[in-house]
Amino acid sequence: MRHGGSWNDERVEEAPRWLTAEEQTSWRAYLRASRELSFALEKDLQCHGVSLSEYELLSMLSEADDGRLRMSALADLIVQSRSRVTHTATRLERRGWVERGPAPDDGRGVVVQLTDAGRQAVESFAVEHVESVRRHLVDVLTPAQLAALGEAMGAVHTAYRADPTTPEPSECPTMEL
Amino acid sequence: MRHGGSWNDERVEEAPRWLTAEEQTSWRAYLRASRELSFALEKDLQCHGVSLSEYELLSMLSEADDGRLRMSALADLIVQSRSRVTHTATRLERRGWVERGPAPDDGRGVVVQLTDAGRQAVESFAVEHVESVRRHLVDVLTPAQLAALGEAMGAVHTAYRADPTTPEPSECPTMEL
DNA sequence: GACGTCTAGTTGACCCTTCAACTATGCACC
DNA sequence: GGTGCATAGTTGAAGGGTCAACTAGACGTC
Repeated sequence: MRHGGSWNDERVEEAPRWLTAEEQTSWRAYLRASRELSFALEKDLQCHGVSLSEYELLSMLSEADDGRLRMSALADLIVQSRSRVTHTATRLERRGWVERGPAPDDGRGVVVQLTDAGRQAVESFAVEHVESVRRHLVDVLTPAQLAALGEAMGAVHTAYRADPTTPEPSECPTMEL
Repeated sequence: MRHGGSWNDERVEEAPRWLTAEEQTSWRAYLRASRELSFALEKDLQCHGVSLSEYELLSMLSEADDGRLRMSALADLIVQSRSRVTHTATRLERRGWVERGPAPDDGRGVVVQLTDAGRQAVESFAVEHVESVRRHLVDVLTPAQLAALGEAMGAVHTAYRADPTTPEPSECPTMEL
């Protein structure tokens, strides 16, 4: 592993493929701006006392049939761990914005239901949040740029779905001190 | 920009501008994939016992002259709050990967210095991390897509710099329980 | 040279996320 | 119909991030 000695290819161990200058530039630009973006959106939302992940949960519910969704469906939609959704839902439940009930078809399942107060809340956030998304993302790009961004991220998503995470179970090889 | 003022130049209360279907699609694609991406990168790094933000800090230091940077420069480079950088640096210092010292030119300042062990550590992470970035982002896009992504995010960054965060101090207007 | 203000960085408390158990139900298979 | 395993969701502790308060040095001004 330590490519000291004769770091020759006994078999595997290809030469590390660094990023080209262009790749590096794009990657860094992504890294920087994505941080800034989530920072900005979070901050704008904060006025209303909700985090982005709370907003997303409520938002998904508000778009769902009858304002209800299974926990796991919610987790998939907003790309968060089950556990995190549980905690978030608990917080929102305490505020009276959602309620939990058993899933009719599956004894293990839990359905989250948006309450009237919850719907009212999301709707009151939505306008300003969309404004925020426009200000920080949509309106600063040309339609073509935005479309290209969406397309690229779509490809990232597709790749991720195909292979969510690659380190083999027995992996995590070299680990010093 | 104010959209050419095509429809409504009234000073007050414009109609809420929702996202168009295309805008919505792109925005959602971004939101989803950016979560997945940071998730995947974080997970791959986790093998080595560092988080992405720790890695970035070390990485910036390793690229800097003499492996040293001011705290504030570091914070700007990796787009994190001062406080967060302090905490992260403290953690890395405990592991012996960085050291803190006073800034020569400014009595208030602190410079973070990458130690030998620290440099060795980053270098050992780097190969696999780049691999990870390739697998989840760079290699799943065409060069043109990656360039477009970088360009779009560059524009997001520029806009953010111009106006980091917009809620006026007296803002956060309507706030119901 | 003392005052007010601004910038750099740290600290600690609180909150959110993560992670590793854990419960409970569904499902296959013999 | 019991055994084994997979899935759904929860829990609590541990760790990282945020926020507001704080220390301390710089800088301008009178």
